[in-house]
Amino acid sequence: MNTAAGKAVGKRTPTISGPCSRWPAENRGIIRQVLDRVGDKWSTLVVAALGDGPLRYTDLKDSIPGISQRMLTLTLRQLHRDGLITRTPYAEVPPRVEYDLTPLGVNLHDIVVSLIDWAGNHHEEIRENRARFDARITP
Amino acid sequence: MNTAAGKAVGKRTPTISGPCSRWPAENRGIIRQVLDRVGDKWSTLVVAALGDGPLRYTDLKDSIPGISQRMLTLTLRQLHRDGLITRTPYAEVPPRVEYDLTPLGVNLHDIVVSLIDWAGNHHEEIRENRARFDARITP
DNA sequence: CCGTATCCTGAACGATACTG
DNA sequence: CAGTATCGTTCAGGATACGG
Repeated sequence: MNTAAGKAVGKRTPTISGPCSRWPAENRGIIRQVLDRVGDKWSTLVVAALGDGPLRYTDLKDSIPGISQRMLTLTLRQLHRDGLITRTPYAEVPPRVEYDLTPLGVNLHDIVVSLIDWAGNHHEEIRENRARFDARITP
Repeated sequence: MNTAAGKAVGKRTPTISGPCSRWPAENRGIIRQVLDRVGDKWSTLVVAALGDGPLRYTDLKDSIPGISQRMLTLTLRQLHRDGLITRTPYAEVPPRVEYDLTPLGVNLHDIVVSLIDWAGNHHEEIRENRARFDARITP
């Protein structure tokens, strides 16, 4: 793409929104913080896992292979703090705590899903690209 | 963790498996890798910055406040490797190198934009949630 | 102008052990 | 079951200096 003088560039979101320039400078700090949280690996996976409905701690842990107790707890607390998930403990024995997406969290979930779908749809292509790139670098 | 397999160019592979149930287990590993790249803070910002058209190294650096030369270079190489951006050097003096989104990158850009818009639209709400949460914890 | 090559630090993360 | 507390390690990433 981008032949010669950069004239024939493909269509580029003629839609409403440009990138960063769309938000005033004073907001960029917090927007970055939000992006950091959102872009966080475990947060993404937790939000994705909660897409099908509420889950309790252990189920969450099981449905996200590789996550440590520590990181799950931490991630859940952050998401809770940001108001993206709810945490409802039941006074039973044995204890039960359920986590669920808030409306705000559902909002984010949609985007996360599109991200995951994108990754799923293109991982093969990306894998090939990487292989090709590495082949050129290390022949 | 010992270097079990592969030569890990970027982040190390967490453990096994991955996110949602909608993709077969064997793909989850690479999907996580893709998500890691995509969810990466700097990658996001670079992709966002390239939304308006091709940019050269320095312009890129200027339009992403806070990024170090090192991270910009690294991020650009990863994105290039994944086939999300092109890198075209011009044999001039002084040197000029332009980076641009590939069609695949444009694809991702749309999602990134929705993420940024989401962050922009909800950062105020999130800020309030955080304040409320912290107030309850530390009264 | 466009990077690469080193060095160094903090904090992110996993592992482990312990409670209500 | 659903966490908390602590410790040790790794490594992402900034700072700096140099090279084509």
